[in-house]
Amino acid sequence: MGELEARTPRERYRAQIREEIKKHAWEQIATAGASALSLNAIAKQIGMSGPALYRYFANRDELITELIRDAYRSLATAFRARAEAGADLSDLAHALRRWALDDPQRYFLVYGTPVPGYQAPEDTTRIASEIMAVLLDACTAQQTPATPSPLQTHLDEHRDWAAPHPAGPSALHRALTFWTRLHGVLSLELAGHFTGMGFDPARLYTAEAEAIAGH
Amino acid sequence: MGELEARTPRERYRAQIREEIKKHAWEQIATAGASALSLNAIAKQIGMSGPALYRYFANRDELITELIRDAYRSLATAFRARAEAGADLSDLAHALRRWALDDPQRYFLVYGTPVPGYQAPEDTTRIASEIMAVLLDACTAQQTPATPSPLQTHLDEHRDWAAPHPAGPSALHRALTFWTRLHGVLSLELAGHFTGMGFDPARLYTAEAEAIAGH
DNA sequence: GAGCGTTCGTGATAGGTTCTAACTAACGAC
DNA sequence: GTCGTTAGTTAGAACCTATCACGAACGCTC
Repeated sequence: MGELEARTPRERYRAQIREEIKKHAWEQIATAGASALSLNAIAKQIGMSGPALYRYFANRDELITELIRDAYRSLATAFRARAEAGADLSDLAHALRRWALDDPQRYFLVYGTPVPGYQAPEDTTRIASEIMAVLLDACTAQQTPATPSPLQTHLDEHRDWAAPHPAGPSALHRALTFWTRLHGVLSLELAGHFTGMGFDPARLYTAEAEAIAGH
Repeated sequence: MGELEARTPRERYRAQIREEIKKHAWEQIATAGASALSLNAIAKQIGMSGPALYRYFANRDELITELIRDAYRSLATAFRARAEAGADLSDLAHALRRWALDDPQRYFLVYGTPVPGYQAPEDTTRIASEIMAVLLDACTAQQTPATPSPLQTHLDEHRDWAAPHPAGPSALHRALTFWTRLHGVLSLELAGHFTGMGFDPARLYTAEAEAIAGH
């Protein structure tokens, strides 16, 4: 991650400190969640005092935005890698699950409860559509049924989000279903809503993944 | 909501102030989210100064817990009312959506990103299983297939969460699917992940609801 | 109605946060 | 070697949660 090709020594040093700040920020987030992230505490861990950190990030929001960007990039990279290795929809589903379980708070940073005032930068929406492109590729690999459903024609008529991708109506629908259904199981599992219920969330997830890939 | 049957005038007054505090808390949450909730600001809105509020709620967590409890109760009440009016699965799905759109932050308070340290009180899990009971009732109303899938037998073997309910394996599966799939669409919509994509989230939601009810 | 214990609201205070301002010290280009 | 840019410091404003000690009001009992 990050901008490693820095010309001047000053820029190289700056980029290095920024990475160290983000490293400690991730550790804090992983243990206490994004809302408990303290710039003050990070600065002390690094070894510098409070306000010095504001030389590197204008404010708390900018740091969190950068972390969200990194999280998005990390998912996009994982997805692209699996796709290039010839993954089908089921493989992508399990790659998503592994990525989420690897750091639940990172998942929530991207797909969790949004801060009401927060507006995602254009940057992240671009990465999101890149992820969607990989997904649409995998969906077009499946066979398509003859006549599209009313919902599928609706999606085909409002396909701004799929932009230049040549996916058909049923592929659009499948991609969306992939996203929503897997997010449904995953987010409830990570939020702990299945704890104490007894069954194995992985089996439920796999069943949903195979239902999407098969149908 | 709340304990209105208070004996002494003191208790009645106390309950009244608690309700007023919660009212202002909901307004703050609706506009700025739960993380921005400020006990200080609420106290000033009520007309009393800072620490006085701690006579009514031990701390921030207790207030939020109380709000979560109320949110759960509100959903359970809405669900039970629809069920007693003879609602089927599709009706319950739309009741859920209306409840969520009515106050998105209330939905996130229950089903959104959890605070890592937070442990839900036994109380709320009881209400959750009450909601699940209504759902299982609606699921058993459908017809059941002959041979259960491997997942369905797994769910039937780990049916602690369904406790005393006589739902069969396929009903257990259907209830879980109802929950996860609708939450998937709903939470992504409320979090704003569909904004700018062009299509109508309501149609996607309805399609999922009917797929669950029909199958 | 008078006394008295409980409860309520207050201001003061401790310790935490984000973030700004002013100043100093170090770095690096010329 | 000079000098502008940048990094880090301390001080401080404006918030926040939460505790404590005090005075005042309430309402139950006698």
